[in-house]
Amino acid sequence: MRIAIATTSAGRVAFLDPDGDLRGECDPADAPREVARLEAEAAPRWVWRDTREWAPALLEAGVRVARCHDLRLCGAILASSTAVAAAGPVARERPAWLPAGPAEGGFESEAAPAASVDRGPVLFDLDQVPEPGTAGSPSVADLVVEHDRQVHLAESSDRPTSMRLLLAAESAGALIAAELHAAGLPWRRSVHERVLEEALGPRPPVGRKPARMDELAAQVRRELEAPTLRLDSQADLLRALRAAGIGVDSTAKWELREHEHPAVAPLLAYKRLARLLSANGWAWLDEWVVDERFRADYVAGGTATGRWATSGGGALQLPKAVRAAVVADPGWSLVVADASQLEPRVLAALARDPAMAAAGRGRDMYRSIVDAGVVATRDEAKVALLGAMYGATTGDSGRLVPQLARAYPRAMALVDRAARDGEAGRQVTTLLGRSSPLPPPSWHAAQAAASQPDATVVDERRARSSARDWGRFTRNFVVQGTAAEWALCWLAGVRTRLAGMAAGGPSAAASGRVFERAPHLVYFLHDELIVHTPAEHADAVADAVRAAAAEAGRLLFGDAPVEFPLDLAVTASYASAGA
DNA sequence: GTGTATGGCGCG
DNA sequence: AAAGCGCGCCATACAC
Repeated sequence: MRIAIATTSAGRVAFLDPDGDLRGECDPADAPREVARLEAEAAPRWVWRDTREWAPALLEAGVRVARCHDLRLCGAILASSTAVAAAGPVARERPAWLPAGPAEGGFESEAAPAASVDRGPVLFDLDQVPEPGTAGSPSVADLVVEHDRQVHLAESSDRPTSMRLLLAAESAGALIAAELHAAGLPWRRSVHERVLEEALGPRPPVGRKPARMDELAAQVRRELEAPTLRLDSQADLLRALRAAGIGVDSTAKWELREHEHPAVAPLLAYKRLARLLSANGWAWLDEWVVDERFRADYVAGGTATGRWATSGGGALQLPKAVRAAVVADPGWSLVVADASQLEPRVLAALARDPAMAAAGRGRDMYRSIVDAGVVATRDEAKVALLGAMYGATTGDSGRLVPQLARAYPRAMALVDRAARDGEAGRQVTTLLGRSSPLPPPSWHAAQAAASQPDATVVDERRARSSARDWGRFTRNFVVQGTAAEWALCWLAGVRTRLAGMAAGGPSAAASGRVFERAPHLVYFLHDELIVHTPAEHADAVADAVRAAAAEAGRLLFGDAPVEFPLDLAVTASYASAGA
């Protein structure tokens, strides 16, 4: 059962059920109440152009919906998926009113999907939420037609069950991204300020550097005998370092670390503090933390592989040092869980490599690889496995990969095949059916140039190098993308279980704060999530999180004998969540 | 002044 | 030790 929802040209909100009957029309201000009524009555899958058009207002009004189909995100997946290629280009053409997906490139586009030759006039900015009711907006009937088209594509694809799952998971992700923003990550301002003061000293007046940075800068200038040096200028700093006899080619910390000079330690300390100050200092706190909540702007489906991105606040790059500020409200707990060694386990399951799957059955896959006699140490196992997935050719990692290949030929064949496809300019596809973008026009131009009779050695080298680069991308794409699918299914499963759990009912909704009483998701980071819950429900939430992980494994891989164990902690603070 | 490229570094 | 994947953000440098 589906209900489509759109804004009419007259600025009203219209609802359409599957029989094509108008289920009603109302003022935008009444839409949340109407959605709540239909949700209770019919529990439909809501079909809308873009979750970002509807979810914020619904959540603001305390209304949550169980399911949706996001035409923008699903349309983007279907437009480029090789799994629906047989449907032909016409059926794959999206209507002009449907914005491109978040990871689809702009006009010059590395990501131009094969079938979308000309999408017509560009009505929407890529990052812009479409304005409801504007010229060119779809009618509610248009939405239904487009939904039928997308469903038809999914059903006629190579793997309808997988594609259905992917579209549902992607849409659930869009809802969850909106909910995470609405809920906010509990953030204790006082704790963050304490972290900053301990590291940097008291908050300086505007325009001044923190005391601790000034001290370190003075020390560096002394040691380098460069009394007027500005440490923030890479060029000046590099010159000063070289003048002092420190043979570095850049100011990067891994290069600096190799040198014994007395200026190095204070310089590295300075750089660490500078980073903390600029990325997560007082200014960040002022801008991003309001009422003890950090509200990030998540971008569901924001990367080519299907991982999320963020568009401000750096929610996916929170340094370990400031995570201490993520603290549950009084009487509440955080359930912090991450899927350990997710990508190697996904590779084992994806390749159906029996030997690697055996290693993936234990809690520590790297240890199992050592126990199987493939490499000598746990660290080698880790580096070798990452190297295989990333396409390492040199260094420790490149050296160890052949050993891994002998022990796990099927797994290695899978990623090698993906690399070869990419090098040849072909798309690769995840387990559920998300395909990699095609290489950009400049890439094809470089390949073409190298095959001309008058091609130079430089042409050939450049073509070869960009082919290899793209091959490493596609090699990793199948693993990272499938891992993202596992994580999305996990996340959606957690959400569904939480919705059915505790007292988030009418009283919370009526208060206008839908998350006031019930356990709810507050963070998601590729293979890790946090639920904020009344303490008395924490154990039940932990069970739900584990159950959802087991379910995600079954949904993707059926009975493939790989496990996806979680590191899980019930805690007051993110910082103390182990791992 | 505004816009873009790059180095550097945080996260997975 | 910093090779090999995916990101976002900041400061600096330089274009216009």
